[in-house]
Amino acid sequence: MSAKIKVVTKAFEVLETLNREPRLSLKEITEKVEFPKPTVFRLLYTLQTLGYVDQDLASQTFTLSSKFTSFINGANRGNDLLILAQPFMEKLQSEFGETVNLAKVVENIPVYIHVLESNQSFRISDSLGDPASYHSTAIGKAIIAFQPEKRREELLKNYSFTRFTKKTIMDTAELEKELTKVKKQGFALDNEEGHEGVICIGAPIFNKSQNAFAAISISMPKVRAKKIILDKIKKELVGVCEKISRDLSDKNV
Amino acid sequence: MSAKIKVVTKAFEVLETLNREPRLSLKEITEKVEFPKPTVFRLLYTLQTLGYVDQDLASQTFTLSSKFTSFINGANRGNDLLILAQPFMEKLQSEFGETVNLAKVVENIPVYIHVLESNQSFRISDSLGDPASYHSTAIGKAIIAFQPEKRREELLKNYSFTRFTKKTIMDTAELEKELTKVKKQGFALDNEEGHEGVICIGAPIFNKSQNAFAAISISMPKVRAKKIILDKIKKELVGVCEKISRDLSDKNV
DNA sequence: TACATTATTTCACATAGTGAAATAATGTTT
DNA sequence: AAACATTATTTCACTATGTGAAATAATGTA
Repeated sequence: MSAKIKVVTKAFEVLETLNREPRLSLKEITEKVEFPKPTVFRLLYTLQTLGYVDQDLASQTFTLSSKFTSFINGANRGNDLLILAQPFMEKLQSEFGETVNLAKVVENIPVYIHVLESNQSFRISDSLGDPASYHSTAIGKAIIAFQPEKRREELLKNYSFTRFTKKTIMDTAELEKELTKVKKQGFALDNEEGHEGVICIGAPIFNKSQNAFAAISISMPKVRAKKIILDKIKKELVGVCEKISRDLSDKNV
Repeated sequence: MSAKIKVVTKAFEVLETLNREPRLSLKEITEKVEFPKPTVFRLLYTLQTLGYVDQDLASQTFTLSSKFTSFINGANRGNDLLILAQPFMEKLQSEFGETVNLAKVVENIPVYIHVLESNQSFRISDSLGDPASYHSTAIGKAIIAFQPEKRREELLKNYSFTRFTKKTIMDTAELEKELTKVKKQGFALDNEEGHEGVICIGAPIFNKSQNAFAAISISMPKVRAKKIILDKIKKELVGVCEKISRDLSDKNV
């Protein structure tokens, strides 16, 4: 079997460090990645020469460059899930006029990989590439609820519950209770747990090995979330996610 | 002076190849990057293990993974231009109710790094990470018009003019004529040159060395582009871009 | 001016990456 | 279903390439 190239691995450790926290100095990066300083220096020099990191000369700090933004293009064009989900998401968006999000698990946390904004002036939306939490978003709950017991425990081990509103779920016990409900219902609800005045509904998408690796959610201001609408959204959203899961079953995602 | 790490450079050549064209096989990538096959194999193995490329087992092809989408997060948080431009873009969006785009030159072509969609149902918008052409978009014209003579020639050398509508500018001579106008006006117009029925206005953003490295554009359906509105947009957009350029002058971008 | 901190260069060393050639796996044709 | 063709993977001897301790330079601070 082929061996993993060490320098390449190191280069990406530097990049991931800069993704977690932008504007770091050589010293700071060195402390975080724990490689010898000249190694980090050489890596940064290389990445900078290639145009993947920008250096601010005044503060001597490094940051990921916009070149990464252009990688979305290729990543999207090759993404079976996204290509398949897109038309369904557009339909949901135009039918309900609310923001529709698609998130996929990347490195153990859901990341928004597509966002269709509501066209109403009063709307809420997350940004592409943002992580979604497991305890305060419908999209996150929809994913984690359907993980096998063991996997869920693993993900929630050392999980830190940040409070966003007074309704935010703040511990594992409460979350587990909520997730049991989610599993029973087939969808997840976020009732002002992430943002005051905002409601979200999320449903899981499964790959062929029945792993909930992605989810779609619809977000809206609470004032527009009448019961009759919510019920309709729930039903349609779950249907769409089931359909996508089925259509994906031959793809390996 | 430190030396550029060769393997890292090679790894990114592979990634850029996959960004240009997703779903390539080992053989195809090898032909494009022109490294020995075992080298490419090892690079792909490494990148796949790290989660940056996904392999489709059925077709044996490789694609950039969603992990790149999560890099936008860090790239955005460290982007001075974006941070500075954002509030101005939001103001333009809410004032005119049309789509507002920010593009920055990455590897010689403008790339959309921020898009604020119009909230009108009838709207047009590009996607984050998409490239913008120099001949058919206001944002591209605004940037290239203000390049120094030499640089512009360089960029237009071997430039291929793709036709999008019957109004698309199709050769260098015509484009040069148009760019002279753009320079005189201080902004660029795209009058259905990229999409039938769509008008865009774009203005350049300069860094401290007076290089037009970015631009903001506003796109709208032609039916909504009344002269009086257009004139107002032109004035405000140019003002905003000048302000951003001034505020950026101490940053090194 | 002296001191402290961080960035950069140097260089001897050996590890880690290289790639031609062989082999395995997979798909295609007769 | 055997023979062929194509592409993927492994092997391995070789050395180029990356390594990192130590020295030096640059920059900021008292």
